[in-house]
Formats: sequence, structure tokens, C-alpha cells
Amino acid sequence: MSMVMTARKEQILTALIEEYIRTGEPVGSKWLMDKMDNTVSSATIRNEMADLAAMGFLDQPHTSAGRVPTPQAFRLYVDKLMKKRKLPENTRRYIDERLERATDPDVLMEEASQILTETTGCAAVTTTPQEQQMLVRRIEVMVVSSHVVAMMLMTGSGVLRSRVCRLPLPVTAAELTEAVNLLNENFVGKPLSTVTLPAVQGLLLQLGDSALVCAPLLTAFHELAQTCAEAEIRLKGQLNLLRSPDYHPDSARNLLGFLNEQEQLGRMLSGHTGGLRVVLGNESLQPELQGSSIIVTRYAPRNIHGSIGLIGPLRMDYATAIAELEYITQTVERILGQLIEE
Amino acid sequence: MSMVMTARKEQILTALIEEYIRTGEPVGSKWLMDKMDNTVSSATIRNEMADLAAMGFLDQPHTSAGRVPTPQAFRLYVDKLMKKRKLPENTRRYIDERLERATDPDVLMEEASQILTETTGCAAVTTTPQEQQMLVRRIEVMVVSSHVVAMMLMTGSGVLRSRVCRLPLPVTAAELTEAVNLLNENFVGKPLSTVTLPAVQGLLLQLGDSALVCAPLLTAFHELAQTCAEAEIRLKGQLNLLRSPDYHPDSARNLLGFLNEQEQLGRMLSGHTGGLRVVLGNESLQPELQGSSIIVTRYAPRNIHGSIGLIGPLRMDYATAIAELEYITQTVERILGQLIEE
DNA sequence: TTTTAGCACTCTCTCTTTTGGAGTGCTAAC
DNA sequence: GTTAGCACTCCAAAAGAGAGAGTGCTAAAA
Repeated sequence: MSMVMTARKEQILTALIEEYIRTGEPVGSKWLMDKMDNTVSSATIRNEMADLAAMGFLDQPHTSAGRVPTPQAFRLYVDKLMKKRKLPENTRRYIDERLERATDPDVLMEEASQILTETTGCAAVTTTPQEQQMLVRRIEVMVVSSHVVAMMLMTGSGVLRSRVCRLPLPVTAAELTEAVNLLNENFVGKPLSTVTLPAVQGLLLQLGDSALVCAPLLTAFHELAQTCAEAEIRLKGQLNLLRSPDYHPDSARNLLGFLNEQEQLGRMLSGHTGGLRVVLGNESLQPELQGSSIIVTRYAPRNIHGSIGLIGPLRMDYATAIAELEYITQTVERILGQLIEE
Repeated sequence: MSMVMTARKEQILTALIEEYIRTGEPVGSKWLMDKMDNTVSSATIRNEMADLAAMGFLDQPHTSAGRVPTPQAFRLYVDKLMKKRKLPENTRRYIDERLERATDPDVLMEEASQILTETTGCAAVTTTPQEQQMLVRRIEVMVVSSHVVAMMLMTGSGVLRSRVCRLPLPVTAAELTEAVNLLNENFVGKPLSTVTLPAVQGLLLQLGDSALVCAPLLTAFHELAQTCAEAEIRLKGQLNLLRSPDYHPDSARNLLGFLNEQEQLGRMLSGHTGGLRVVLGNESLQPELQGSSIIVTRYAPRNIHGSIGLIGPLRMDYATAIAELEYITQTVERILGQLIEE
């Protein structure tokens, strides 16, 4: 018995993992023998499998069943064994076409996650683009009625958020434009982080008579700035996870429950520096993620950035999923670059 | 054997249905005897149950099991047997407080469905308010960059939608205001239905030199009007359906798949005139809805309207769900009235 | 005429037992 | 180092055995 990895061991392990990914069933020595065109006997393969098991890459559900890859094996597969796939040309074109239709960052990300869920059979998460220094680009209001106004805020990266604000007293158009001009003068071009509650309330003094009327407007502006500063996290394709036979109904429910908690998801996506990262279930601290794995990439054209992630069962088709995710990330990056440049 | 409904039969049927709703298990004659304080023997109850079965209200999974209510029994229960419950005072206050925080129709409906999912354990759907004659209240644009503008449209009922629009050529502020003024002059106060593509493109001629630059702006406006005209349908609490033991994992998946198709949901909610309607699974034509039932109400303060619906297993706690839904509908109606009046 | 007690009967659910098969581990020969 | 052969292990599906819950029916009681 040798505990050293050889080319043949890798070959066997790769074939085993890929078959396991395909069927979800333990793989036996006889099947592997066929797969390798009978160049070696099943007994030899059994010996190799015994080695691989001793090395921690294989597990067996019970004494007389085939072997199943361990998380460690998946790790090796993702890092080394798997041969990267390239998306076929027509798939790439299809993705390009769908994404190029997007007119603003929000719908771009929406569409990106939609495509991912459709093609990979996983759930997808995306965050809307964030800037390191998120700047206020423009503030606008719109009168709804004497007591109600709508306020809109656009950031440097083109994210637009709106909010309706109820006023206790009727407001005149003049008062409103005065307040809005004041906000624009003070905050346009400044980072969102400067829109603190004290900073906003400090402006009340400069409003003179209309201060009383416009006070709610200012706090509404502050709240609006907050929602702009937070990345919006969008989860799609939850149904895909239910479709997978790998999840026990209960654990699927737990997983979905976990994914629906925004903060949790946010924490999961954040904190990675770039490139593609694959986190296998066992490597995560979250008990809900044990049976799953997560692939995250970061898109970052210029000074803005965000994340795209895929969540699926441990036994997912990594080669395809990664190819898909990488191409989409790259395309999102390109289009986002165009969107903010123009 | 008499096939006529008597007070005692109703009493037995009611008790049986409520117990079945509570436990999901077939109910036997002995349990019912206890429930009726032993005023009659189990044999008598068996006789009555045999009658009720002959009348089509009861079913038995197999010869020697207790009885289970048929869909027809649920129908009778909802229409006649069930005694309407009133929400306790503190629950009402809780709902009031949460809904009164809403500042615009969108978040109001969002919050309403959230509350419903939390308290009833069902999934909830809501549509954003629609008007019979949805009017354009105001159009506004915001410059993002030389090639990109954001356009916003507010309707009479305070629904605000925005869209980013990419222009092929750089646009000047003057051209932009001209185009927006033109749109405002022509459409403010008019029904959204008048914003047809020909009507919008007809304005191009009046734009003179800037027609070429602003053309995309006009079609964007048309598309924006479309999205305003369509009710936005929001589904919440899908996880609740998974939690219910009544659904076979597969059928739950089918149901969720169905509910996630916007158009389907829309059709399901629309087409009722008012008041509260309960559609039991078997009464629906959709195969996916067989095991479920749906409770829909309509809110309609003044000339706007929309729907709120609950979706749960056939075996749901109708008394509570209906009380909850009615109170929320009524509260939404009240607050929505305030929102558009002020 | 309605209600009740009594009892045989039916069907499911659970627990065991059986059996077939797939796959391994080991040994000895190549 | 590789292979054939074979005993062994363990699961999974099928088959069987009780136990229990609940009914339907009949005949007596109210």
C-alpha cells in the first residue's frame, strides 16, 4: 500500500468523482474498470481505491458498497483534477444577448442570476454593484399630493432608489425646490457615508421658515442614502434546490431558510478579494450549508464591485457551473463598465 | 339511513373537520363521542358518519380507518359551519402598527404579505394597487452621464417606477428638459392607456432637432408606462408551504413552480368582483393546486383596487386565516385611502 | 323509530425474517 | 505490481406475523 498520489490514482479518482456527480450513487470497481477500457483489472482498481480511501479521498457508505468521494476529494477535484470547460460559442452568444438588453445595474444583475439558475440548476445570489466610495450623484423630488412627496436618489454607479415621504403639513413647490436644492448643493459629489443624520439635520437651520415642513424630507433622505449604501442581495432559483434529490426535504428547508436571511447571505458573499472561490459544505461553519457548496466570484470593473454566487448540492457539476459562472461574471463586468462609462 | 342534514350531523361534521384540520389524521367515532361529552354513543356516531359519507362529506382512506372530510365538506364548512373568529385586540393593534409605518403603496403591500405569512403559516400573494383609469401624474428624468438618463414615472395612486435609458448620442440638459416637458404636457393627467407607442412616437416630430437624440427616451417612456400599468405581483412565504406536512415533497415543488409563474398567479387573483372568496383545490382547474386552497380578497378604496391572497394546504385553519386576511385587507384599504388622499 | 352494546372483520403499521445481489478484502498465483 | 478466485459483509427489497384501531352489522333496548 502506497500513500503517494500517482497519475493512475488521479485518473481513477477523477472518473469516480465525475460518475458520482452524474448519478449520485456509490461507484464500484467494476464500473471503473470498464471506464478505463479494461486496461487494468477490477482487483487492481480495488487496491488503488483502498489506497485512496486510506488517503482520505474515498468513503464507503457500508462495507460492501462502492465508493463515494469525500469532501476532501471534491476539493482536490475542483483545485486540480477537473479540467476546465469552455462554454460553447452559441451559449456565449445567448448570454451576451440577454445581458446586453439590461439598461441599468439592477436589472443586469437580476438577469445574470436568472440565467445562472436556468442553466446550472443551482440557486444564484447576486449583489448589486457597490462602490468603494459611493457618491451621491443627484437628488430629486416629485410632488405626489399636498402631503406626500417622492424622493429619488441616484448614486455614481447609476443605482437609483426612491422613497415616498409623508409630510405632516402641506408643502409648496417653492419650499420643496429650496430643500432639494439645498440637499443637492451639500451632497452631490460627496460620498454616501457623509449623509449622516447629524449632517442632514444640520441643514435644517438653513431652511428658515420651511424647516418645520421639510424636516421629514431630510430624514427620509438620510434613510434613502442608507438603503443605497447597502448592497441589495438577490436570491433566485430556490426551487432548483428542491429539485435536487441530494437534499433531504428537511435539510432543503433549513438551507432555504438560511438563504432567505439577507444578512447571512451577505456575510457569505463578502470578504473575498477576487477571483473564483469554491467553498465546500464541510469547510463552512454554517450547519445549514453542510451538504452544499458555494461558488463565488467577484466582478469589479473600475472602482465598483459586487459578487455573484452559486449555491448547489455538494454533488454539483462543478465544471459546467464554474464555466458558466466565469463567463457571466466576465460579461457582467464588461457591460457594467459600459453602463457607467457612457 | 337518512340523507337529510340535521343539527347533530352538522355538529359532528364540524367537530370532525376541526379535529382533522388540527391533526391531519383521520378521526374516529370514539374520539367524536368524547368530544360530544358522551351524550351519544360511538355506535350512533358511526351511523351518522355513514350517512355523512353517503352524502359525500366524508371519506375513509381504507375500510378500517377513521373518516376524513371531503373537499365538499370543506366547502360546507367554509360557507356555513365555521364560526367566524374575531382577531384579538392586541393582534389588531400589532397589525395596525406595522402597516401604518408604510409610506407608499408598494411597501404597504409588501408588509401586508409579510404579516400574513408570519401569522397564518401560508404563502401570501398581493398585487400592487391598480386603478380603473390609471393616470400619469408626473414624469421626471435625471442625468446619469452624457449617454445615460434615468426616467421616472409616477401614477395617480402614488406608484413610482423608474428605468434607466441609454442614448446613442450625448444629450444636453436643454434637449432633455424639452423632451420631458413635452411628455409632461402631453400625458400628465391622461390615462396610462393613452401612452401607446404611436402616440409617443408622434411627439418626435415636435422635438425638432433633438428628435434623433431623444427617440430612445420616448420608447423608454412607453415601456415604463407599460410596467406601471401592469400590477406587480408579490409572492411571500413559499417556505411555509414546504413546512406543511400535507405536501408531498414533489407536489410542493410543483405548487411552488406554479406560483412562481407570474402570469398564472395573476390570472388566479384576478376576475373576482369583491368580498372574500375561497377556492378549494378540487374546484380549481389547475392540477398543481389540487391539494391546496386559496383565499382571495379584494381591497378597493375609492377608484383603485388590488388583491390579497393566501395559499395553503386544503387542511388549513380557515377560521384564523380568514379572520387575519379580512382584517389586513380592511386595514390596507384604510391606509391606502389615506395615502392617496393626502 | 332511534339508540346502543357486542362482536367479527378489515386494513394498516411496525417489527422481523428471509433472500438476492452487489461489491469488497484477502490470498495465492502469475 | 497485477490478477483471478472466493469467502464475507451488508443493504434493500420482499415476505410474513402480530397488534391495534376503527368500522359495519346485527340484535336488543329505549
